[in-house]
Amino acid sequence: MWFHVDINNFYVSAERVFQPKYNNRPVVVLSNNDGCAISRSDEAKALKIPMGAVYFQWEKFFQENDVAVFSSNYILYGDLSHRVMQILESFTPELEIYSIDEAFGKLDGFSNKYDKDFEMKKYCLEIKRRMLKWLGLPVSIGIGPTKALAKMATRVAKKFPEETKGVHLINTEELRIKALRWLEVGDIWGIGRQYAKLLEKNNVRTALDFTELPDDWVSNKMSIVELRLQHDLRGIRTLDFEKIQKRKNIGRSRSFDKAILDLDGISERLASCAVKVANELRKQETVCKGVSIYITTGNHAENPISRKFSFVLDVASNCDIELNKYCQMMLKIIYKPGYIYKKAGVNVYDLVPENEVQLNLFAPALDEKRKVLMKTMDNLKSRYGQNCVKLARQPKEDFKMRRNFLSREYTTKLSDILKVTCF
DNA sequence: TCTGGGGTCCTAGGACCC
DNA sequence: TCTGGGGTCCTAGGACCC
Repeated sequence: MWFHVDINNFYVSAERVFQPKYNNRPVVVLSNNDGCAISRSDEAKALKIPMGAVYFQWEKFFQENDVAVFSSNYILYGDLSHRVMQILESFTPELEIYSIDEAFGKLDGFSNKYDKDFEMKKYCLEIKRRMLKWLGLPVSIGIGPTKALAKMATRVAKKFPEETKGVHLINTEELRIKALRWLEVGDIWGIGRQYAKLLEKNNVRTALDFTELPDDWVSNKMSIVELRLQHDLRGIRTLDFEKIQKRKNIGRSRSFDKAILDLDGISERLASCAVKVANELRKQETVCKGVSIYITTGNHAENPISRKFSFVLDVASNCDIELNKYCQMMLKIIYKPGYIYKKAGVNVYDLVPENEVQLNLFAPALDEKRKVLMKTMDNLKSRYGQNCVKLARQPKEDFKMRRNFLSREYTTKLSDILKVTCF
């Protein structure tokens, strides 16, 4: 059996941990640049605030309805997520961290001849209790014979917190059918908007209808991915444990704090992206063969344009200086004056392990000095902060995101730790 | 003024090989 | 009537996830 854990309204719940006065009040957390709502409390959902509500359009509504607003504080969320996963790892030897707020775990072998009375629901209620007690975070847990069914069980647990106490177990055919019949097709994990439309057109309305479609219809009209999912929902173990692997693409992009017209402004920001990406590459001990950049005005501009360019390196690299050099080169090629740019980004692909680099007969060998330089810069940064050494091309100041409602780094920064006064 | 950011996987088609 | 058959690699586009 699998269990699936999902932190309820994670970002909002993370903010509430250190400011319980926001319990029982509508709360939203905004995206980068305070753009739109990406996490909502139950009270905010009850007010019909949609996912992605654009802040400047909803600002008045928020004030009128006393909705508390936070900028996203990823350092805080990342740290709390890490703690959640650590606790989960003490409950199962096989944990798959699926996202910042979700994980799958296996319960294979927990019930055996030595422990015939092992009760999965009780076990998961204990997980839930511990998350609340140790971290102050509410979670929902689903248990089922396959991953897709466990994930569906979590939805049931979330939707019916009173009946399920936040933990739902699907361990009989009857319960499986009952949940499938309840779940609308668009809410199935792995069925997005496009496929939901297609399915509804074909009179497939519930998850149960979906599981009853013939295999070849699903694989022809959809793809092997949805077929696997379908089998998993039928109760046939198809999706398996996915080991954490190194990332295959790494990207970094940011919307600008203000619209930018000139090459110089974009160039600085692009350099920051390149450095960040190179840093991530070194962190996972890979180098990249391909680099691509893009710049865009965004879709909301009067004359929207997006331009991109890719470049394949002679010898794969993860060096700030080199990657930035190519990014700047490409930028000069694609930059078109006269537009108001809002966003730029760097992506790298074709990643290979650092120690398996294919050399090139016609290109100079890897510069060992560069490697030492990167190592030195990394060491300096980890000791004295990310801004202590930079490429000259990077902006003097980190370009600021609009983050007007940012909470403190309660768990990761000494100066932000809560002080408690006892009388 | 203002609309996020980071990923994965699959498929079809075109180019190439023998 | 009838146009081989077996591959690989790459790319763009489209779907999905949180």
